[in-house]
Amino acid sequence: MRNNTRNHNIVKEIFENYLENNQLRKTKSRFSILDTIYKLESHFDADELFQLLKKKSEPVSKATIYNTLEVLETCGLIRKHLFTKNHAVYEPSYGFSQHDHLICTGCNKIIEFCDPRIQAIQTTIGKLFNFQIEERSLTLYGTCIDQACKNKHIDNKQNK
Amino acid sequence: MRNNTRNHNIVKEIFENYLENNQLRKTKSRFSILDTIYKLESHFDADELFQLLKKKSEPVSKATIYNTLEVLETCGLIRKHLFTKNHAVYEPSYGFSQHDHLICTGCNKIIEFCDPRIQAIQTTIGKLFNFQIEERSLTLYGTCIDQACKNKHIDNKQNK
DNA sequence: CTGCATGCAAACTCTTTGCACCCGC
DNA sequence: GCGGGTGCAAAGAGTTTGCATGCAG
Repeated sequence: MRNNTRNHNIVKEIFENYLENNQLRKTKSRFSILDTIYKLESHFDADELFQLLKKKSEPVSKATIYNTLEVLETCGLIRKHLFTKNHAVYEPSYGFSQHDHLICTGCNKIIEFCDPRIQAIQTTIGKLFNFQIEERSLTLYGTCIDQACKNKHIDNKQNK
Repeated sequence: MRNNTRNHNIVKEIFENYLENNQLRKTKSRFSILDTIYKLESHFDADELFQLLKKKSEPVSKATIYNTLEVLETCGLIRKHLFTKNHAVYEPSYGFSQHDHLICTGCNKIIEFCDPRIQAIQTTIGKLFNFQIEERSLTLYGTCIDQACKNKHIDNKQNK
């Protein structure tokens, strides 16, 4: 359940407050971007966002896309992932429970999962090394059972 | 204890066998690269490797570096990490126990850690989604207590 | 001597930057 | 109107690729 009007409004409010408190301007582009992101069902990258906005006739330049994504990441409304090289993938993060990712190396499908034990590990390691842990990234890679997967359970270490 | 002559020899043998079995040539460059990597104490990137080889008067072009890193990754002798954007970091993987990473967002220090619970999570999630899990990446980000750290326990979500 | 491996430089991709113009405050 | 935000295009970094030459088998 990735979509939800109430969250959408709360998120907009959080963003507005953040912009105000940091002397950043409430521009049309910034809200177009936030809106588009929070209507998405899944992960997205900068270019998809660019294309979507163009299609909606609210075009925004790449420079602004990246600028806004950075602002949104800083205020915690989106999360950035580096699953594959040279290609950042983002996802909305407000109202979605913290989770990690399972990725099929065959078809690149991204599955989200939760396991409370991860939090325990995070706490243990933070204490052990006297670190204040701010973020984690846990990603499992494997092959899925999808019929359409190019790489059905066949061992193939290549295309990751 | 990241260094060890016995491992060094075994690794060389594994690599030779791999090359033979895959009709790949045993070139001087490939062995220079493997040697250099397995003499390193820590993580490295393509450019560091390039510089090291140049300094040792066994220069190898970037193209060959990347080519060989890919071969080594495929045969499981090194592991590739994407801790930060647009910048792959590698580490030798034979003879070093499986571990995960803790990274300081202030000074980029990389610390290795082990926690057996991660393996359990991996197994659970694999069963749950019927995935054959081949690899995982767990990285925790935070701020360290190093005196020299540019970012001593001060909240700073920026430079990741 | 055959053809994979290498070196070089150019191409590529994603992202960032410089600068003139625009618009929120 | 001031100063940050935007769009555009060009620059940048890391990595990949094309092609001629070199060397392993």
